[in-house]
Amino acid sequence: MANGMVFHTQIASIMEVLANAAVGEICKLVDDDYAVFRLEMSQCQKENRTLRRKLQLLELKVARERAEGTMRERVVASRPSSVKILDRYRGMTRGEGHLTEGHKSFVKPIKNNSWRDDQSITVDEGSGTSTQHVIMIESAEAEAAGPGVKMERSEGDEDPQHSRDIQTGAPSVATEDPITAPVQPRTRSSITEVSGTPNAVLKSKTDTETLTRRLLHTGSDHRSDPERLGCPPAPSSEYLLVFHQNQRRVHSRGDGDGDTLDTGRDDPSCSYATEMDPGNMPLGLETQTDLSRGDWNQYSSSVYSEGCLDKKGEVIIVDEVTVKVEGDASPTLNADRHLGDGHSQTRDFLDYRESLETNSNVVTHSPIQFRDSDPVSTLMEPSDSHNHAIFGQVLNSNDRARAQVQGGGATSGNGKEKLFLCTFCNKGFSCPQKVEIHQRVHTGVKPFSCTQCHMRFAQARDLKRHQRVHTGEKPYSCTQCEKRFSRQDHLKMHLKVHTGERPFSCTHCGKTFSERSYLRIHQQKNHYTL
DNA sequence: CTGGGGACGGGGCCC
DNA sequence: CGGGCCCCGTCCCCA
Repeated sequence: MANGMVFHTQIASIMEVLANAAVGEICKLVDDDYAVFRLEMSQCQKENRTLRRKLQLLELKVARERAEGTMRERVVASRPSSVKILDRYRGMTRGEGHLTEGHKSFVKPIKNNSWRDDQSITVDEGSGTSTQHVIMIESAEAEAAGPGVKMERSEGDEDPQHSRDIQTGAPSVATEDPITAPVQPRTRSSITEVSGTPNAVLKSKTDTETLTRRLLHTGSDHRSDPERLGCPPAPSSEYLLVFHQNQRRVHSRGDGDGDTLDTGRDDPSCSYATEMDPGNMPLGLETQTDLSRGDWNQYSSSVYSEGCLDKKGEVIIVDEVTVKVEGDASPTLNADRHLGDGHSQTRDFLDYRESLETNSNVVTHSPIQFRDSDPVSTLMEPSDSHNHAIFGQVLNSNDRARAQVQGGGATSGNGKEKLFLCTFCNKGFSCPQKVEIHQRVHTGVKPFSCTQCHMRFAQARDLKRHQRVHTGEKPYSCTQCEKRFSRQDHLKMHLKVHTGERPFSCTHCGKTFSERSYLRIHQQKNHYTL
């Protein structure tokens, strides 16, 4: 009995050992097979990733070249943050990190997780590796059995099916606003949206955002501003070109405030709102500061009511320049006027102001100051056919500048009420006819032509005076000598030769001259210090 | 020969 | 319409 018992026990132990050995073998086989299977899966995944990586690389290359092109280069040079935003958004929208986590849970959770995070960080900081990042997402999508499957919740959960169930049951909050995406990085909503979004859509969105940001931030190339494009382009860009040159030449400050100025300039609405400010009008000379606000408001409203003027752009800049000129150069003008000084700077300023004035005139064409006369007839005068005459005047004389100073505003002068104001310089006149004649200064209209030469004149008296050149008539004779003159003012000037009158003296050397122009030339040649 | 200054003619424009 | 002023350009003289 005892032997039987011992034998039975031995057999049982043997059987147990054998069973354990069999279990071990089976487990080993299973483990080996599983390892092999996992290895094969990993290899397949790797190959798949590699292929998709290549594909995405090509796609991104093409897309970037097409959508961003040279603009990206410019933005990179000026505002690298724009590029960053684009890359960041692209990474976010493509499920940066989150989808890869899902991928991790399916294959190798821990290792892949850390690796994917690294990838995400790399992508976020630089655009160069964004393609890699994208590839990972695409792989995750394929492995997650189609778009819309979110894996981020499966972190720590190794059951893909479980993860899939969770994702499908969870409502996806799509955030389609590309701008908000960077603000809320690594949100599931963005991933959800992107995972099922074609690349083309994504690219278009990101590119649009980038373009918008570029326009907003750079402030350059305002002519391409869509809002600005809403208005028809200036029919004659020559005005604008010429004026810009003057602008740059005259006031060379605008360096420090370039940003703000540019911003304001680029904003059409803001520019219009401030440009027609009466206090900033191009005629801001001291003699014209007595304008009634009502008139200027009327002026402004008239400009606005005309709708989209062709020259709004010029108007903007004109006003901006005017503000600067008033602050910088007015003292020079006053000194010149009062002391008889004639520095070239002053002349530059006068010429500048002249050009500015003329340009603004051409630009605005506002008839509002005419209360009795027909505004249209007046405005039709400065047509394109007169542009040359206008610029000829600009280059020629300081007369308009002088007229600006001497003329004054509506209430200046001899006390006579001047209800008729010049549209261009706001100078007041007692009757519409005088306004019309005066405005020829601005428009360049010269209706009186000489029959014996090509000369044309704005006033009939000028033509009559000129015709003495042809007739040789010299009704004014000098009482001190035999000389005769066709004009009385010339005779008066000549009389200074006999009287020795030299009323104009140089403030630097004390030298005296009989004419102001002599003094000016003298100072330009010998005392050109300013 | 050159540059400064005077004389003069002419245009623009305001009063 | 004339007076007047300003400016510019040209010619001439002279140191």
